[in-house]
Amino acid sequence: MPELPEVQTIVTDLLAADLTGKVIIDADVHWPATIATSPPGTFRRNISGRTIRDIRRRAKLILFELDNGWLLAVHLRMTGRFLLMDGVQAPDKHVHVVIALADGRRLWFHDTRKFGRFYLVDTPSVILGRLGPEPLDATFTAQKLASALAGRRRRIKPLLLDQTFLAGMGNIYVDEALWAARIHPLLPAESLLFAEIRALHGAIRRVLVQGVRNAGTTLGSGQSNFHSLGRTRGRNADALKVFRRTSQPCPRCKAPIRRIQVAQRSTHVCEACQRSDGGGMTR
DNA sequence: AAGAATGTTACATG
DNA sequence: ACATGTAACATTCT
Repeated sequence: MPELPEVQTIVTDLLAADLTGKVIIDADVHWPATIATSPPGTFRRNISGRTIRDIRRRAKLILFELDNGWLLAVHLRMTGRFLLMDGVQAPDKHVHVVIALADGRRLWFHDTRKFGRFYLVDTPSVILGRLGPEPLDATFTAQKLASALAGRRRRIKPLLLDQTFLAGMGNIYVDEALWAARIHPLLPAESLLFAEIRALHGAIRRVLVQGVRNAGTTLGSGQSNFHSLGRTRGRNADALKVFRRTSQPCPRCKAPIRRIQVAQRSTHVCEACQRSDGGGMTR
């Protein structure tokens, strides 16, 4: 479930927990499929003894840069979480990887649905090579978005969700950005006017920055919903304008928010102010 | 208590 | 090559 703001929040918290410079002395894998790149025994051998040089985010991946040039990239998928444990508590049934540090702490990877994946590679491009641009990079301009959109006949929402087109957006922030830019999710990407692309570019950046500022979006109260390190909840849910607000009034025009299906994903839209016909403009 | 869930990918089909 | 749809992964949440 985590998208760019949630992953960024976790990275920030991992850095604040002072994990850089720490030595990994062991890794215990309880669900082999979590390790995507090798059998668990190979993973354990390859990561034991390594020092964590830095922790970064790219797209929705948490990147642990290791001292020998290898990279551990972790994708949380829907329900992955990290917990940093001090003592010797026994991991619960949803903890699939335990990383033991030389300072006595343990980093637990907790993942109820077991979709999360660890990629341990000596060639980072294998994992990072196909990703699209980072939406918060200074180099991602409205002009760049416009050229990328040109000639694309797909509908705008699935294109924004495509990580090879743009990195880090997910269902929440795409719905929020399209609402903010008054663009209907079903519009063909190539049909957007430049004024709309400029609005979309600004909206994408604003919703993501706000999500980061609010330390991510935690919906509901289930333990599988997003949490940063440990039990830390995000504060962004109250800032959402349309996501999971079906039937509630649009904050702009008071028409009820509708839930529709777009590319098999539930999609929240104000049919009154997110026009699918261009509002009479040539398109 | 059935359907949905913040994600990705492989495969089939057009 | 591009685009769309379905299924799969596995379990919990509403």
